[in-house]
Amino acid sequence: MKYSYQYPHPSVTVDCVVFTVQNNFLKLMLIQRGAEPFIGEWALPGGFVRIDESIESAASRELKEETGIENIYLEQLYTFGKVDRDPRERVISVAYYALVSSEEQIIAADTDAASAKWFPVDELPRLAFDHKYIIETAYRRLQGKLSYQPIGFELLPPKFALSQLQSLYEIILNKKLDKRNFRKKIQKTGLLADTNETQKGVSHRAAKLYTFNKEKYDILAKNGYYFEI
Amino acid sequence: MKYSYQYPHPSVTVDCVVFTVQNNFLKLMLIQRGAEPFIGEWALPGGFVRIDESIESAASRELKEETGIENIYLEQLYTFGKVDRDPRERVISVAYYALVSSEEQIIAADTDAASAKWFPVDELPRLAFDHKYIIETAYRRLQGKLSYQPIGFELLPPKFALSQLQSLYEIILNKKLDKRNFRKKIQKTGLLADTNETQKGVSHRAAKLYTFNKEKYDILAKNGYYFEI
DNA sequence: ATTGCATAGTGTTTATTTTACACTAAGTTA
DNA sequence: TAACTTAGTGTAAAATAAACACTATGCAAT
Repeated sequence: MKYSYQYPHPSVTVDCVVFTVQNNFLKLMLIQRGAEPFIGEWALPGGFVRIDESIESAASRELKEETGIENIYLEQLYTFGKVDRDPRERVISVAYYALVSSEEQIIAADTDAASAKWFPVDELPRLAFDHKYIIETAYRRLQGKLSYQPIGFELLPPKFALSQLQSLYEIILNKKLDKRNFRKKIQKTGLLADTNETQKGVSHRAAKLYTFNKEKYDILAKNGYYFEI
Repeated sequence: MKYSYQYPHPSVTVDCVVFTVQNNFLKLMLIQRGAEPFIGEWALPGGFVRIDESIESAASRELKEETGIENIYLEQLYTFGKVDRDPRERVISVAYYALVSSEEQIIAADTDAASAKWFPVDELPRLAFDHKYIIETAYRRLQGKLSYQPIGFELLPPKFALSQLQSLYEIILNKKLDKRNFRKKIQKTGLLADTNETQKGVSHRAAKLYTFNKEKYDILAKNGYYFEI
């Protein structure tokens, strides 16, 4: 007990809600707790913010330590601070959400497979702490954000077909979209760059592959541009 | 030094960015610091989160203590956690933003007038900590949110004229709007309820006064409705 | 009482955006 | 070569947004 203060201090943690799309399902990463409280139950990857690291660094670090995922789009979601959200002591948690592409998922396998797992968002197990509530908040935010910021690209491999992108939108927004209208709208943004490649190994007509023109988006975003689907 | 921990704990504070519209200016409330660090400099109202109160309660409490403002729309903005943002020790700050109507401003006068003051957003003094950055974040959020959520009503007295509402939008979004189109759009939402009153004490034709139908908005919002200007 | 002044209040036309909708093209497999 | 699967494409109708200017009302000054 080396650290003393005149007034009680809360602990500050981070929790990460990491989404991906796999086999036409929106999934998120959970880990099985190896310590009390809630030992054995599923929870969001996360942990304590160290005294000498920023909150965001803590989120990246914990995510990497617990799931092997790194170098991803990570955005602050909300800070949860109900007095009794942790049974041990006062804990304030800054939640982040993140998107990883189905390709990067494979990297995640280098962690202990027993303790980190992808769950479809509507087949979640019982969750520790208030993590169910945090996930609901993140899911709502993801749906909202998807419609006006091109974060959907983060969930796809660098080169993707338009049908993959559409399918991703349909999965997250949970509704069918019109193929022609979707394509028109996406093309009109000018954010897609044509690679001159096509899909490989598919048993039907191969689709053209595109990449997301992030440089162009950054320029547009700076001048108050809003992407809208 | 009665509170000891095995690991160092950060302090957690709240900071409030309180906006109002006064004389056709968007203003925000600052207080003059009476203690180190940054003594004498201007800063956002705020303070430490107590161990037995939620973050949001802390924000409300601090705001009331330091400015006299209470019972207002208060929304979490962002959590700022750079390691060196406070020269004394590690402090993580959860920022909130709030809107008060020009009527409620008068209540704020019951605080020490020397230490709490409204500043136009583009005539801010030098600010303590990273509060300039927090304010920029809040201002951007306010502009964004105003366009798709009817928070503008919070900045007006309960009964208001359409021209007041339009003026408020023009001030915050910093651009002129077309009177007829604005009125059409606002009316079409069905969120305005006609009081059968008119302005008093104006030296020209008196405008009809409206109230904001919050019940109706809440119902619409629940079903995924988005207000848009 | 009349005039001037300031703000309130009101519709229509045009341009733009969104929606609805169905067939042909290309590649793979049996 | 026929059958299957997904890729890729355009147009018309409807809805929404944008541009635009005058009359109405109430008060104040003379």
